[in-house]
Amino acid sequence: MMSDDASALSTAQRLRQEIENDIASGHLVPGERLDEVTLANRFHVSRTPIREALQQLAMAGMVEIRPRRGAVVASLTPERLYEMFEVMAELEAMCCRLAARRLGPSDALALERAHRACEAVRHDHDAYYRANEMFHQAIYAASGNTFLAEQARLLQRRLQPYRRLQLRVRNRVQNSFSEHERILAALMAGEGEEAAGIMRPHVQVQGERFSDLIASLKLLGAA
Amino acid sequence: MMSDDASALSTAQRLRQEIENDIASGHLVPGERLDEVTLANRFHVSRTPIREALQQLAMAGMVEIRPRRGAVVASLTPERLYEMFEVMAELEAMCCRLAARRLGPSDALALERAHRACEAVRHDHDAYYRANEMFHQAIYAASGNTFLAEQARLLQRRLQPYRRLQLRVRNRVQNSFSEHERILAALMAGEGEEAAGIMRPHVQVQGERFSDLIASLKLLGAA
DNA sequence: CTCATCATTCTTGTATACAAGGAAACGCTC
DNA sequence: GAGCGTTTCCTTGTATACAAGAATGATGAG
Repeated sequence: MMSDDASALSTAQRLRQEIENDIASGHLVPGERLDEVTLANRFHVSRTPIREALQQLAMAGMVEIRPRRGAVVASLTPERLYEMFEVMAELEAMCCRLAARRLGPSDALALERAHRACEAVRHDHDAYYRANEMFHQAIYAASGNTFLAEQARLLQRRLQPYRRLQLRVRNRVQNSFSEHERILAALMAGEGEEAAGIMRPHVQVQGERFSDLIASLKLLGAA
Repeated sequence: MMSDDASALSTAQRLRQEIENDIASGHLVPGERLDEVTLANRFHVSRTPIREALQQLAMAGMVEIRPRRGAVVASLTPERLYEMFEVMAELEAMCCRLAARRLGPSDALALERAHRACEAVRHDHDAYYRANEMFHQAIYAASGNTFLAEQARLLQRRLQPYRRLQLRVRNRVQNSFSEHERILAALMAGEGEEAAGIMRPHVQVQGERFSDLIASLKLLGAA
């Protein structure tokens, strides 16, 4: 019944990860109801650990628990989404600044490898999305601040369903890739402010990109 | 719109807040064991909602749950503490930048009031600590980014037990207050970068202040 | 035909019972 | 007397039973 790798994870934590994956991947859409009994049956456990997992997800901001009325996948208003991207942009810019100062040989290697992986799949949206995620994570790690890296990773995950939609826009992948290139060059040169300055608008959703995002949001809401 | 209204709180959430307060206030010290039965008795509930509250606290990073071995108040290593202060400094700097751009009349009023409240109690460490907290929160709110404000508030709370110790250092309150003054002036003048530049070292724990913090940490650990 | 009110049903919230993994204490051997 | 294995007890993890608040559907009045 237990998977083998349950090394240091409680059941509730495993369940949280599973449900979290379903939310991040878009299998569970914002606003969708999370019935305790249904989930319990699906994972072959009782409601107790399911409830514990839901409480965790509520703290992570991925679900909303309305007392006595059940849990739903959290849905973000356009305003809040904008705010979250604004913070994400700043966190990633901070990663750049720190990474430029603290970059070690292994970090540099990992960055280059991640970048080349992006290049290899730049004609496949979905594959690029995953490679892109890895590239950004390589920068988080290179910051040398594990707490910052964790926070960035958390927010990245929370924005995943929305960020994914963004890359669908025409030419976005191409632009994304060339921005990566400039960021990478700046990091290698130790130009932290330069890298941060490119990263900020790379992440932040502004102007027409914001309109595009809202448009896809409405599509999502209609489903 | 989504303010933490007490009317819509589940029991588990209320319990989380109570325990959280005990941790933030130092009533529960890092490393201390959190026995489910003891807590259940204390709050006159069963273990079920207590466990849910503990899961929430684990996600918030305030307690650590070791499977089958119970929950303890999370204790931070000096390295991690340094990292968290580094991120906190950047979040608050970001608040400054945004606040300077977006400052409304009511925000300005709240800021000045909070600053005067600090002045009034600057000879009482504990009172100053609370007033100081309010001043910083006024800046978070003035950023106009509610998500950022929430994140900053969260991290502030998490660092509270350690931040509190810091003000004990000789002259720190006096320095803190004059830094506030300069930050306030910069914000009022719309000089976001200026305000951010003062805020960063105001928050970050570096050099001898870091050593001081580690020293108090050891004292805490000895207790 | 529409709306309001009440009964029914379904879901959540909480307590409790039981199972099972650690911790600790005891005794045993060397 | 010290170290190790065993046994006991204590704590956590999970399921289930029951209570109580929403949602839903039915029934009747306007």
